[in-house]
Amino acid sequence: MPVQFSISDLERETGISRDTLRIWERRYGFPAPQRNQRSERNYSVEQLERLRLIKQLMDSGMRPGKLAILDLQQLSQITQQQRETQTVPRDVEELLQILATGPRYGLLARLEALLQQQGLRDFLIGVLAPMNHAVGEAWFAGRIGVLDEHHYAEQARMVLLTALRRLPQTPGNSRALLTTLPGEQHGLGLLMATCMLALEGVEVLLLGVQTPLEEIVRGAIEGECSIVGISCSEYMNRRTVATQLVRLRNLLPDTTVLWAGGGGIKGIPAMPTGIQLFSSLDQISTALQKSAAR
Amino acid sequence: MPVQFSISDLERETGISRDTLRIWERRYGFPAPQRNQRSERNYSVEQLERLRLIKQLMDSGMRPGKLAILDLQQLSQITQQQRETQTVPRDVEELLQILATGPRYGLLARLEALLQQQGLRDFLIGVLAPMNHAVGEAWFAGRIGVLDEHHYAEQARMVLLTALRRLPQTPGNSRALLTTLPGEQHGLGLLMATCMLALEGVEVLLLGVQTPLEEIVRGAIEGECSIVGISCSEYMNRRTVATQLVRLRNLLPDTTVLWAGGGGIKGIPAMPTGIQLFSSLDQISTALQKSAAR
DNA sequence: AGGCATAATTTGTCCTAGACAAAAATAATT
DNA sequence: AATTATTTTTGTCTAGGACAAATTATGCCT
Repeated sequence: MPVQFSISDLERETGISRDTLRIWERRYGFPAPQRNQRSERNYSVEQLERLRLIKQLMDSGMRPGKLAILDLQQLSQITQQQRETQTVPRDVEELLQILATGPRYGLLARLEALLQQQGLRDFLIGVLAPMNHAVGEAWFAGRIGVLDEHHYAEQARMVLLTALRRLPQTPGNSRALLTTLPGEQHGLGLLMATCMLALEGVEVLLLGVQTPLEEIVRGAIEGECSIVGISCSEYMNRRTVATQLVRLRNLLPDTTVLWAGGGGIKGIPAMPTGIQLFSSLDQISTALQKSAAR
Repeated sequence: MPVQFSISDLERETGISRDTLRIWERRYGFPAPQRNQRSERNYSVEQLERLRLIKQLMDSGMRPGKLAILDLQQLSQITQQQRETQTVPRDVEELLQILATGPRYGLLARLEALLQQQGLRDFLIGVLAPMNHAVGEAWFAGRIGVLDEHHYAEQARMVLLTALRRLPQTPGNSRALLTTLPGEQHGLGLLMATCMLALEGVEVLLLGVQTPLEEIVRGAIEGECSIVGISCSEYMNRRTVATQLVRLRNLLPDTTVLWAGGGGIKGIPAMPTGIQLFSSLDQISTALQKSAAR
């Protein structure tokens, strides 16, 4: 029984817009779905899988025109090659194992043990950051489900919030506002950044995900925050992120620093001055020390 | 300087698709945005506001054809009428005051004091539940912004998670899986329900927001959960909620109980047997005691 | 008057095919 | 080798038409 997907389904599942899917079909001849009586597109599981792979490879900088020609085998070969170049820490591998096979209730305990063992800073940089990436990839490859992804996020959130409340609440020397752009669903990176900043004694005004730009500006001004931090996950569209960051920069007062980090800023082209991109968490510490020295 | 929005912006901000926006313009003459040199639509802030109101009213069952004719005044008048005149507890009023006027960093302390004073159960029922409603309403009326709403949610989340971890971790007699439906953004109600269940000694598998139905089912089966709980905020479309709940019920094994609660289930018509709707948090306790007695 | 089948209307999603600017790659120049 | 100009690639927007699913109105029977 062949399962078929509508163009809406594909948009949701792959993150590629309808418009783009249609124009790829026109230009590259892929994906060329079957049509129903109403001449609507009906995509197959194979096409979905192939598009998932293409999207993943695009996020690491490749171009759709080249990828659309390749078949499933060639695509997964490239993916394989890419994956082999990066080493996954042993702890992360173990966590993934727990996530994929259970027992479900053991994840929290393992996370807490690792936190205890490594300390918050190393835990964030050495465990959670690579784990986030690995979880996203495992989901993409179909090795785990949305369910497992959510479960991981929730447990990690819990561990971090607990750790955060344990930190000494010193009246900070500076203040930061942290949130995500409209459209961004993932809030875990936000919490991780909050922890990094709190470790450096910065007072954090944590807003959840998806704050409208105007409200970010209001919050920064009213809360007298010298730093505005934006977390972008890998699932976000690069161009949207870039455009919105520039717009935010223009709306913010010149005295406010704008920082952006997370998997979603990889592959973003040059940013105008006044927007600082962080490709890893530990850059936060050094940036803070620099700005404190000034 | 008039701020202008593209059709993509509007899709993101209002949740109304491009296609729908364009066809409303064709059919009802609203919204009729200005065009730039490239004859692309440029929407004004007024149009955005009006569409936001329309979306809200649609979610409570009204039809776009009727609403699109009305101007901003008429729309807000209907909204006004819809709003029930109800008494707000004094604590909630005070919290709203803090939220609206600051100091921003005082909210957490006040929430914690109330929790300490009233105990978790009464805090949930007497403070957070009415506060959630009041915050939503205050935002709708323009008395507070998205910023304040997010700030409140984040602080409340922090208080609850801390409280949750303080509860004795008894090996529960039964297990529940808690999440929201796809499309639902608000996760605070979820955390509140988790607390209520944990108070009754139920082991909770907390997944964040927006879990696909199939994944909910898988989680319930794999995690051997006898209860599946769904939280629906007032911002959700009633019809969508009803349809999805029924679909979920059909996918779940008969032995699993399906519970739904939150502001979003008010006004939902009769549900088939096997779906239990909770209009307030304390119904959770009684329902649990009933099912335990069996 | 209430229940129910049928017709009319409303509504959202999908379609084709063309246009064009922004980004990226390539070529040409200093 | 670094800049600048040109070409190619790519995604988003436009228009108006079509149609099914959902909703409301209508007629008919009990």
